[in-house]
Amino acid sequence: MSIRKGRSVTISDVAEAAGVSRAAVSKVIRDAYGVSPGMRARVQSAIEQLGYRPSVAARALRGSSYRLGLEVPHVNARFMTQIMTGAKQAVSGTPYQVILAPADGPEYSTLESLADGLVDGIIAVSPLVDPAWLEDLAGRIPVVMLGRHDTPSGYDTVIGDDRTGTRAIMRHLFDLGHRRIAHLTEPEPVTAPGTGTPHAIRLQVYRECMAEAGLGDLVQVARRHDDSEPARQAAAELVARHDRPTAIVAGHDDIALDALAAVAAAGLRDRVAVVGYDNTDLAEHPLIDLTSVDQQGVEMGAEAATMLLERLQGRIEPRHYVATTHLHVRGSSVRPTSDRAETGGRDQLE
Amino acid sequence: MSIRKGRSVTISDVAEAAGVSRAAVSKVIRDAYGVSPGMRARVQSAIEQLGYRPSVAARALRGSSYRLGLEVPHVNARFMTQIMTGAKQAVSGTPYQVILAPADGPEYSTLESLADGLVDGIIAVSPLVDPAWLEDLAGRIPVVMLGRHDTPSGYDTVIGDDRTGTRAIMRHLFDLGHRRIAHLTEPEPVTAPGTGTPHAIRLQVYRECMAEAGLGDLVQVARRHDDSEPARQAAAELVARHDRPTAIVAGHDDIALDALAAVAAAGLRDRVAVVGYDNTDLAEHPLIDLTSVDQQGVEMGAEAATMLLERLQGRIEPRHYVATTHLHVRGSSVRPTSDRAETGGRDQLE
DNA sequence: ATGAAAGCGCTAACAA
DNA sequence: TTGTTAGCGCTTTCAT
Repeated sequence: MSIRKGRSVTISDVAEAAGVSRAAVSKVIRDAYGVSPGMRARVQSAIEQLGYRPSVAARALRGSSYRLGLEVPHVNARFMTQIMTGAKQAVSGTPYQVILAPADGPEYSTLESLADGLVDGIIAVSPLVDPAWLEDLAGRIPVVMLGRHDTPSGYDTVIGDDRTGTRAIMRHLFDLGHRRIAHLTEPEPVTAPGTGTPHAIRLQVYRECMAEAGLGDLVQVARRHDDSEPARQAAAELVARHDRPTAIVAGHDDIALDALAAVAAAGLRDRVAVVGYDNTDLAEHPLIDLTSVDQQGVEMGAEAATMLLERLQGRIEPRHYVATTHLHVRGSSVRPTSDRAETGGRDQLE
Repeated sequence: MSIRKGRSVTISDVAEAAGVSRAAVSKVIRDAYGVSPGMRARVQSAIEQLGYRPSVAARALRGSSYRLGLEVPHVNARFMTQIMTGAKQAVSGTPYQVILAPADGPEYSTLESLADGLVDGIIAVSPLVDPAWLEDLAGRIPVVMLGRHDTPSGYDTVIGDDRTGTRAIMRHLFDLGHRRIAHLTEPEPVTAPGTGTPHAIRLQVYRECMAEAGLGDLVQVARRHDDSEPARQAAAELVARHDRPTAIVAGHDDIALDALAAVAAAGLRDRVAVVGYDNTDLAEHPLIDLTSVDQQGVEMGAEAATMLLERLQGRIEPRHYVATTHLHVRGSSVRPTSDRAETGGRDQLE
């Protein structure tokens, strides 16, 4: 009769029902040291009987909320699915849960709102936030950043090997005979040199590879016009040019999808190659059939969550993890064909 | 000098800095009644100076966390993107934030973990949880359920007009001349009659339409073998049958994508029509070009969030919102062709 | 209009 | 091993 209508059952109710102290109940629910089997049993059964669930708010106020926050830049970024899957996988079996906070706007405020005591630790994909600000944030709450090529001291990082991945793409396209290769990527800010974002690296490596192949004058960089706008328009403009590229290297699969759309709409599906990055689940769809670099998104997510748990257990020194990449060649890697059929279409007959 | 290293600034720090009471600061940050302009100004500037951010945990313990939880069954369900977008839209301008909790397993525990004081209200897509259990949950925390065709008294619902949407699909296919129409949907539990899930309704209406058209004996229902497994395998089996359907009505776009994959892999792209549901962003991709029913996912998400806010402001009586549907006809709606080219392929030449 | 004080549910010292 | 006690940071009566 201690449960008043409308009020949820608290630790005191359990303690009373089990005839023990609240501290004892607290220890049981946290699996803490110093409880006799007998007491544990009595408390457990009282918990079951009353349907007790500890208040996250109260726990958070005093210690941990047992929640990890995953901040992602957009609700619909397909890559984040892999990250989330990995993170959930990594925390399964621990008392921790993962919650997702899509930014779709200023990342600072999303991150802060997570840090406001909602979660015990943060995994974030925020390429543009200031490193110093992050160090500060990391001083208040454990942080693991995804996709940052810096080596900060206050927080951990998990990245893919963008250099190797991009080189694999370029070599693949060169091998196919492509020379006029364009790069379709994110708006300026995300790709500015020195920012250390994956997209900045990919752009830089693209340039390097073109230069090394003596194709520096064929470099073409196109961008999504606006952040959170599809890249379709930019891709359409790219393929409409008189010096149309024979291959488009997209910054990631979502952009590649838009490139494929533009290429298909222009009826150039077998004349313009498209390569993506992330190897999201759609890449292998037979109608998409997109060549893409797998950078082990699930593993990255799992690693990030694991690192966070380590920090929550006391690790102080930073860790920086680099995931390996693997190029998946698919149908979108068409060979170049000469525009003016002067070679008699030999390439196509092969 | 009141800010000790490593400790975040609290309401007391602000109060002290502004030379007022903590209660006063509390009122200011909540925009509550009873603060003079002068005091408000002083407090505001103290907040700015110290970079004060209220602790969500402490607020939640005492009142509200100003967080709304959105529970979705899977991380990668494309439809949830629309819901989330709408929900974020609806709370923008309010002090509330939306956080996402993907279930990918037992929904009960995900919902409870949200209800454990993390959020002030819950929006959930959980077709299978017990209505009585939900009523109980709703007694402790405001709840809006998406995609439940019941009319509960304790919580609100937001649904699409599955009946009309499915009828539109069937009529469309009949008009194209299809008779052998199959339905590819979720595993048994989600589509069992009487559950009132959208998929149960869609299945039922599919059967009704077939029967009304005198095609009851051509009814073919196929399912994803396992929950959280792609429907590709089931779709492949469907198109490999000797009595292969000329059209496949998919339970939603994700399933339709798998159906398209199987159809494409079998080289039947222009012989088997595929129709989806939800009109997710991929449907309009030229390489997918999927006919699909738009059920206003963004609007549903916005409506759900708005209802939740209403409840937080005191509404008690339940509301039930039904979104309208609109069929988008695209290239995947091919006409039927007779298998044994006895009609001389007239349909194709047309 | 403002402040004092109690307490939300829990955990972490410390005592017993 | 178990219980007592003092807060965590905030909101909310209730005085003033």
